[in-house]
Amino acid sequence: MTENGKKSKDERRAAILEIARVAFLHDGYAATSMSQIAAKLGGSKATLYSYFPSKKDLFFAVVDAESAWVMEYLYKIDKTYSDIREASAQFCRCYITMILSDEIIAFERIVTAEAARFPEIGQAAYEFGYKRGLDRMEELMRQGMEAKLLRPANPRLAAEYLLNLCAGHLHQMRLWNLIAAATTEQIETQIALVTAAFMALYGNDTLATDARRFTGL
Amino acid sequence: MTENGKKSKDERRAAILEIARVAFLHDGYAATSMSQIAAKLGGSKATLYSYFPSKKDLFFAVVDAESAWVMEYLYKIDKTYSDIREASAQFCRCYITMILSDEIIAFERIVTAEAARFPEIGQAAYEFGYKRGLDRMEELMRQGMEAKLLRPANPRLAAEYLLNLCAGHLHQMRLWNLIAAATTEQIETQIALVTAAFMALYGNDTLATDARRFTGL
DNA sequence: AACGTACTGTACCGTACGGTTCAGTTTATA
DNA sequence: TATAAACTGAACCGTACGGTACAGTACGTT
Repeated sequence: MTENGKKSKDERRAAILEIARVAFLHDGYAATSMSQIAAKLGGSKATLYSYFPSKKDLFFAVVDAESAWVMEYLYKIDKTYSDIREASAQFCRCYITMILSDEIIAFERIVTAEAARFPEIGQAAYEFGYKRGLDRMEELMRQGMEAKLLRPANPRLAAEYLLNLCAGHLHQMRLWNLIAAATTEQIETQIALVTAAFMALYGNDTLATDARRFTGL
Repeated sequence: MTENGKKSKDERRAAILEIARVAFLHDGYAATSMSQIAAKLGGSKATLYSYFPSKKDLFFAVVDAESAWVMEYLYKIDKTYSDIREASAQFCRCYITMILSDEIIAFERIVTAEAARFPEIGQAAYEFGYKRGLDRMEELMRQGMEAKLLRPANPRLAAEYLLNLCAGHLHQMRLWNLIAAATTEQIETQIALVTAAFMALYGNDTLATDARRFTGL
């Protein structure tokens, strides 16, 4: 097998995964057919089945690949801020924008939907996605605490808390399709609220007192 | 049509709804078939279609009925507590137990799953379920603020905040099927954390200071 | 030129789907 | 007992499913 041949095969596999990803995320597992995927691929079902032995396997491959993507960018945040309030706001802006994006919302929907039938799906999405984000946040929390920007506390819980706050009412509205997309204004309001709440709980004493006085809350 | 006849018809409708509810919540919309439902009903598909003109209509009827149930019990909480901390803990215990129950988890999964295809589903679940719970909480918050048990603030935001905190990490694990059911211990820990965080943000100054010292956070 | 591999289109398997039709049966009132 | 309504079982429609089989083709390697 030549280098070209191998590359072509990998590319084909990637093409199948991409087509399958779009199809599954759009229609859900049960309502997506292998025939549709083969048709969109431009190839035959035989080819499709030579890459993935079953519909379930293809679906799992899609979820695994997608899980690896999610939270990836969180590892690109490594600046050390002196202004912890600004750092939190920056982080929240990234995270909230992400979890409100069409892609992540669609992914979240299908994982939630199929977790009951396919426990491996929830497992993969959690371990390679959510948990890795949590790990990263925990590290950032620890740094903030060591730098006395945050009060000493359990960094893991602080991380859970912040991520939890970010996925608030706005996220619920988006997930249940009550709004098509969040406006910049809505997101900024959300950031302000989350940051204030977070500072009130985990900021050092000066910051916490200020946060409690924040009129927005 | 006699009274008996009418009653029997309503009962039949209710029986169909119950069977359909179990089926849809267990298998999802696409993977549930009308033939299965008719078979479980013990009747024929013709009868089934005489009650509900289409699969979609039956599904919507199920979701509407279920949405009305959710949060219903929140309106049974009307005791006025002098100890706001205990009141919060009591409330959180009810709410967290509810959102971790098999029934609500299954309902949440299917609403999340189908919200993209059927916007009416998300709409109904939000307006007749979630929003009503939020309304009720807002009222309780207002009462607490008027009684000076909570510091003066936006009661709607406080309600959103508390409900949001309750649906934390434990809920996510359950939703994605990483744990089969939450232990009493896990729930109590969650309650303690949520209550402490809530008090730190919305308790009057004495309570807030105490809450920040809570070692669990 | 011969070979192996990847691929193609198409037909096919058995099964099931949502939804309809219909002749016939049960049931409760009047 | 007559009547009307509700119900039943089963066949049926066209379509689609996941998955397989197969004969033929394109193409890089030897």
